[in-house]
Amino acid sequence: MPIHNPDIADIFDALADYLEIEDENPFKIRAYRNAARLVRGLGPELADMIAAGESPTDLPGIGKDLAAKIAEILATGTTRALEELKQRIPAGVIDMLRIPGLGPKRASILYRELGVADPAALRAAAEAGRIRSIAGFGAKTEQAILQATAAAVATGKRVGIAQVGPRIETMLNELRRLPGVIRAEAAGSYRRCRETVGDVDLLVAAGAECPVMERFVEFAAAGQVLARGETKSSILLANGLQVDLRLVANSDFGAALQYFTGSKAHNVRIRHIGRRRGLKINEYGVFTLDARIAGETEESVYRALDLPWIPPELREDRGEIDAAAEGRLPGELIEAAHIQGELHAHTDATDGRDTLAAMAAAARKRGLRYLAVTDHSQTLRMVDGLDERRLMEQADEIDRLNEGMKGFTLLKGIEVEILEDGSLDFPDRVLQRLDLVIGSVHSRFQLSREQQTARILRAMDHRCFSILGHPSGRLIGERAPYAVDMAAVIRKAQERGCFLELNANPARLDLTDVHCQMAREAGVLVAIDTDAHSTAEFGQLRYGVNQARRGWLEKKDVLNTRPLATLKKLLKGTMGG
DNA sequence: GCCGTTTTCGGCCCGACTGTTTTCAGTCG
Repeated sequence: MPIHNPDIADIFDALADYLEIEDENPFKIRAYRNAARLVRGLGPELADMIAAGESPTDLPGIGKDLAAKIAEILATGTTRALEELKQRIPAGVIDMLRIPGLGPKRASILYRELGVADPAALRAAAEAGRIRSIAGFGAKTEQAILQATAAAVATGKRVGIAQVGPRIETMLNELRRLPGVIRAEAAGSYRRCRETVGDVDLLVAAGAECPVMERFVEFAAAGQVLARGETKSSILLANGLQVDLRLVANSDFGAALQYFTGSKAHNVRIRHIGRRRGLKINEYGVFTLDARIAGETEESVYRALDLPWIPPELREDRGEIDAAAEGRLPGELIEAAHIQGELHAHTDATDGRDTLAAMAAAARKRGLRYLAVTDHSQTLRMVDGLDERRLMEQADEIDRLNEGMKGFTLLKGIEVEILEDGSLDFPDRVLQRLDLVIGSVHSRFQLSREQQTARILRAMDHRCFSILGHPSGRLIGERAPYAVDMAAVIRKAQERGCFLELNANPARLDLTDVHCQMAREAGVLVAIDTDAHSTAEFGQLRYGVNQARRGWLEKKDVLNTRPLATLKKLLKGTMGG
């Protein structure tokens, strides 16, 4: 069973969890957490890197000990250190750490004093009134544990960014309307445009008499107020989403925005750079021993470290700080306005909701210059996939519609099934009559990594193959990506001159940010596609653009920023001619 | 456990809020 980076990352995180319970040196624990995060965000597989003779100790934060543990995990699937910890501490105690308000210290005390070894036992102990008997615990803590264990099922889960977006924007707009409010912005992972958010951080600058906190806690009417202070309050909305609000001075807004936007890892490095220069950086500004030298704007905070402003989407400590220092930040991150056309859309001929003409009109109305119609192919029976005859009828209709339109062009395409053996669902003879071919996997997700990779690589080797659709097949929070060697897929795209899709559907966002970065480094263009199944879904483009920005993609890295003539040339290169 | 323009030891980001305290520990972000 080959070991992949996420497996190694999980083991390092588990080690950190257990060491917290053991009250180990917090910096040692942080070293494991950092390593977990680093390995999880690593593009290439550690196993491949080591096989190629590279040493993990070249990675920042991996020293001799962690390198040895990586080798041990690759060889045995685990590490003795973790197995020994598991002998000493029941796994249920680790689960208790996930309960809000319970950290390692208290979980450990509860385990030692009451023998409580999992969340269910903890709840029973709270119900029996046994928690308050322990020194340092009181009735309120017991009550909090009861509430937390009751809510634990419903909360604590990250939700898709598209599900929280509208609610947050409404909240911000209401706060902005309050008399005395100067600014109100969302920070945190929401501002960094992550795929999912765990909670939302809002920042507000307001005059002294402004009733911000009073208004804010009213949003919790159907939920719960978790904390209510002078400068910070936390609420739980009825749907389980936690929202924190921080009231900051307008003169500190930039420092606060930088601080609370994170990521944590990015900020730790930023503050580290500051310390080396004798500067203290916190949410109130950048300070020398005796003066504040920055903080009004985010730009001023970065400038104090001789860095250019770094876009929030890049702040994940994945090389952006070094890139900023060396003037290598992406020059023109992709924006929605750069997108010239849509290359993946469905009509009511298969599982789309709207007609070809309606889809064309809607795309045109959004200012797009071209739209590729890519319905499903025959083997996908469930959605009435097109056979050759219906595909050619659709092509004829496209020709008719194109005649009547100026400044907008429909392209003939197909989202063709990649069959289990890697062949495509139509013969070359049929595919060659189209402008582009998107190949996608919609079946046999459970193939082994070797089989799945071979299947996809074989499909990409096909004479007519333009774009690999939703390359990992994942549905965020619902379906794991199928096992596939994405580094090999990217190499193949580079070799064949074909393209990878970044599916903008917020439930997919497939490619991931890390794989976008790898594609960019390999010089493989990415197509940001909405995969629209109705006219309204063209609006999901922004989620794809956000994801692409997280993957460092610039205008030049994205296929469908090209004007039609250039695009046609690029597509032709993938169609056997 | 990692790291080094303070380099093989001694640091490692830092502040707010809560609860149970009577000056602070634990948790969170």
